[in-house]
Amino acid sequence: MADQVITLSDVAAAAGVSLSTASKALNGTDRISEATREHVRTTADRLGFRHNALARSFARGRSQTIGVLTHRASNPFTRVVLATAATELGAKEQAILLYDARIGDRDVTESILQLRARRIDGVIVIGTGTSFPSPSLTSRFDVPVIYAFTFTEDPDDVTITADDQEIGRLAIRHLLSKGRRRIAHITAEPHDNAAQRRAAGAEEVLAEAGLQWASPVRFGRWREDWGEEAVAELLAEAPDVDAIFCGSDAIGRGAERAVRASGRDVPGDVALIGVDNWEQLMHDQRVSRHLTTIDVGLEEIGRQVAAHLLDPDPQPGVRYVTPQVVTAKTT
Amino acid sequence: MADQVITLSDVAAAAGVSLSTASKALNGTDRISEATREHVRTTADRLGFRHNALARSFARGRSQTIGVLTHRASNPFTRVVLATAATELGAKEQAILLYDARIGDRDVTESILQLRARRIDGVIVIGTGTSFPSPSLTSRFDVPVIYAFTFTEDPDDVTITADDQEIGRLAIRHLLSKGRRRIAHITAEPHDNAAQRRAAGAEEVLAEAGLQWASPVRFGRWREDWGEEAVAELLAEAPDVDAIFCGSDAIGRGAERAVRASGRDVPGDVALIGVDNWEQLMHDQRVSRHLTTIDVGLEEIGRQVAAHLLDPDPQPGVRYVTPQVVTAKTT
DNA sequence: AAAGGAAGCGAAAGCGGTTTCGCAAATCAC
DNA sequence: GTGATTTGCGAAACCGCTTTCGCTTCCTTT
Repeated sequence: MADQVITLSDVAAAAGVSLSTASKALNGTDRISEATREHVRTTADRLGFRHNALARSFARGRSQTIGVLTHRASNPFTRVVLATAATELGAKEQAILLYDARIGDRDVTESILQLRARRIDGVIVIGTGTSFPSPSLTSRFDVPVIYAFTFTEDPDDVTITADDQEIGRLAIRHLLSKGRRRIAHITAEPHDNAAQRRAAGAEEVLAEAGLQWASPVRFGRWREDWGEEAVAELLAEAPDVDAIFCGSDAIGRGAERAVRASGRDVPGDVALIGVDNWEQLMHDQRVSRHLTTIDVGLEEIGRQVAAHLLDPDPQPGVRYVTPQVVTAKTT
Repeated sequence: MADQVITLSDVAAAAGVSLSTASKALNGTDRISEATREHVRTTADRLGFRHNALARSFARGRSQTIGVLTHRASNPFTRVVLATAATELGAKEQAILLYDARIGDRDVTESILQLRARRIDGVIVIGTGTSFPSPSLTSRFDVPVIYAFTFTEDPDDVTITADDQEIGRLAIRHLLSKGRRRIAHITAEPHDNAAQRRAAGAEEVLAEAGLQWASPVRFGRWREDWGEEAVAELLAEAPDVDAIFCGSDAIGRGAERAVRASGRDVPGDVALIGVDNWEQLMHDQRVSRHLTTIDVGLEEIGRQVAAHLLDPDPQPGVRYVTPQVVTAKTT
């Protein structure tokens, strides 16, 4: 497949103009007569010329590459954001260079130097969306830095993340709209940022409706078996509960099993709503849903990250992606 | 921040040697006295020199970038392979440039030209692991091309994919080892390659054990509701079935619900095993499992892809990644 | 002691473009 | 019709590094 790769000087020669003229003609820069420009263009096309992107980037000092810093690239949420952003960026000829904190033995400073040496055009920091703020690295780069699915200490950083509070609100509003009034909440670790905010949003709507939790919020883990365990306790304590807002779909799955095991019908006796849209994350195709859930908008985060990165000057600050209720069979 | 970026000639000047000597000293190429080499190195360190990776790649004609061609990057399996490969490659300073067939409006030929123009160092083609072979693109590049989670028409292509037949074997062996004998199989579309091969592997082991399916294999869709539906039929037809091999975890989830709904205990009356290791794909942490499943080794595929790409000359042919049984509560 | 080979280093070319700058021709102002 | 601009293009510098090539030294051989 060694078809001779043709260079800009080939084009220039064939068109009978100088190398610089050819460059300017194809780039649309500088003053070139429309005739010449067109002539160069057609000869370039005829010869099947394509820029040597590498040399080109080099001459321009831009690598057409975005650095990505993750805490744990194998985290499934991280993966979604990563894959979506990579897809969008790829469509714009931007490559990504991923440094995963878990794999690399280099520390962050080393990664930063490495990325700078590579003359990357921008940086994405992808967090796990749950607990700790990411340290702000913005000032250590001279290119745009965008934080995805996390937050930082610096309010001026460009951040795109999930709206956990709104997730909580949506969940409760949805359950209320289905006529449920005796609602409980099972979620993860009490110190988890996402868990806290989802609970807070939920309580807000509950209070607005003049209601209270049917039973105190149960904090535990992001795990299926916790859902099962917590529901067992819950039903013992508040047997008349008619809806459970589960902090994640995994918890929701466990919860559903426990509810059914108690002889109750879902959603007849107890409605269930989760968070994550696990099924779509796993299947992508338009499958028929089982568990009603809230999509936190990970793909949208990935898309917006890519868009902001290509934007010459993105507005600083936190941008929350709006979550969506995905109705299925459990409510 | 804007600390003056120092170049190789700065180092050379500071070390009192020529630019070329400095280059050779730092690269370990050519004959340079150990003294000079060391001297250059220390001055480079002292000055905090880092190669301009872009210029460097350019001079070497290698972009430190791997092209990735996907059919559908939003497919969750694709994502796992992609993210894992990207992580491994990132650790080796290789960026990835992703062209997703679904997003890009360019056709494959255009993508290929684009990638070649960018002087990529290698190509990964990621398939969906299920149905059709990927067209062989190897001859259209002059760099290594590796196919992941798919197969091609050309047996000499370097391919790394799941061992669906072995998955089927493992599933049945596992069920047999648990003392099950009346085994059924619920899986996806009959023309789906993965579904076929999993079924074939399963039947092989079944036959070796002198057994037959407790009921004919039920082909349907890769969906949770299909699992539910199929189990209902199955139990009506073969009420004494004591194990079900589900073609995927999604099917398995639906199946479990239907089994329990019939009043049977899992795994007491009916054991269930799925495929995909959905829970790990979703959670990554070492969670307690619920559904017994078979991990097809997507991450391993990603790792091997990266390794083969960096390997100067990988052996041609198909390489199957060994699946693993992940035992949990349903068997 | 002369010849041959190896070691060590620098000059210079080259990679494939972009961009500055200067010059000549064409256009404009009056 | 003359001077002042503008327009169009090419020569050359440049980006930062790698690599070839050739020139010295210095060490072996015999």
